[in-house]
Amino acid sequence: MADIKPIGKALFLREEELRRGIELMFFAYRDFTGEADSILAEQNMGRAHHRAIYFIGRNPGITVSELLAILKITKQSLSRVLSALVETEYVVQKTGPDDRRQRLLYLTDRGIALESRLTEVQARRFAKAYRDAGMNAVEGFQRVLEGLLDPETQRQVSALGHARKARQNG
Amino acid sequence: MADIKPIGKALFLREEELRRGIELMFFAYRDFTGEADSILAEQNMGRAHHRAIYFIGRNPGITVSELLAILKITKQSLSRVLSALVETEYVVQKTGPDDRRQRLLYLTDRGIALESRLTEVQARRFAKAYRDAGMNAVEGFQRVLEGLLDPETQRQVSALGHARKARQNG
DNA sequence: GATTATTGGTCAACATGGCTGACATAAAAC
DNA sequence: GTTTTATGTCAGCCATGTTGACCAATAATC
Repeated sequence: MADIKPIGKALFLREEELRRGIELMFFAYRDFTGEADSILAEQNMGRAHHRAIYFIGRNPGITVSELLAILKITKQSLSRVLSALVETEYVVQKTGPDDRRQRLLYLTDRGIALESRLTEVQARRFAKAYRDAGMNAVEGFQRVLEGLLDPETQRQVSALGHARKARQNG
Repeated sequence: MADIKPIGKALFLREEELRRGIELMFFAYRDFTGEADSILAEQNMGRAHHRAIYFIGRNPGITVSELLAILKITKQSLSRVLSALVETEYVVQKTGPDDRRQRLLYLTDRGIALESRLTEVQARRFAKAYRDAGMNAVEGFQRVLEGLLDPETQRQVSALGHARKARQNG
């Protein structure tokens, strides 16, 4: 910031470019979530249910506290959503074998089906965007998004990736 | 979709990559909005106020219906936010000179100050992400985000850009 | 000039999904 | 045996989205 000389046009272009990023982020996120929201509304669910379903599907057997760490919401908020998902049989809870206080979370078949449906519409959108932009652009896209993350989130995200790789290989 | 043969690993990698996009989008948007949310909370405002302030600042003299078209929320929702912003003197409304039904929206000095502060924290985050990723990545980032937009939004976004360019030149 | 359409607002009611605070229980850890 | 941890639950609050009904001022049209 301090090292860029505000020589008229140069600074202007920079701010324009940054604002373009801010705006695209808003519009893209809204449209990106819109389709899934519609499907969820049919089942009387919202985005919060989606997030729980998504990350449980992605990390079968995840504990409540691990899920809380990913979502960064209060346990009361999560509990409300989780209770509903168990009630409607999208999710089951199993007592942890090592630590019996834990509730390990799994999707039911019903849950898996919904997760697939939701992920598919979002993946389709991404597939289209990736195809249009080209694989070169995709790498840039991911790099910028990673750069937008809080350092803590950045660590989490890469940790999640590693955990999954380990699960595949082990 | 149909033209890609699911030869084991290839399909797996593709789905992994798409899921990575989905997840990064969630985390990045959350962290991206987090800082501004904190500032807004100090002033007893929320994200909805921010969006109104942002787009009014970006398009001084915008009408209510134009703003509605950008935000895609109901006029009742916007009206609530707008009333609060006028009440707290972040925004002023002027009767349209051509069509007297219109209320043209402008930021007050107070509003401009808040907008700057909010945009600055977000711009700073983007500046860091852009710097880390490199200017090549930035172009890819923008291209992918554009590809994620609904076609209608895509038209809107480019129309907004054009309108601003015209305002500068004319 | 009368009718219709547009712009904007208002009131009421409701849902979702965040939040805080207080409290409870089971089990693990020390 | 005490303390800490993992989880859940109840109650209430707030922000922000939604519908639906209705109204006023003004512009546009027949």
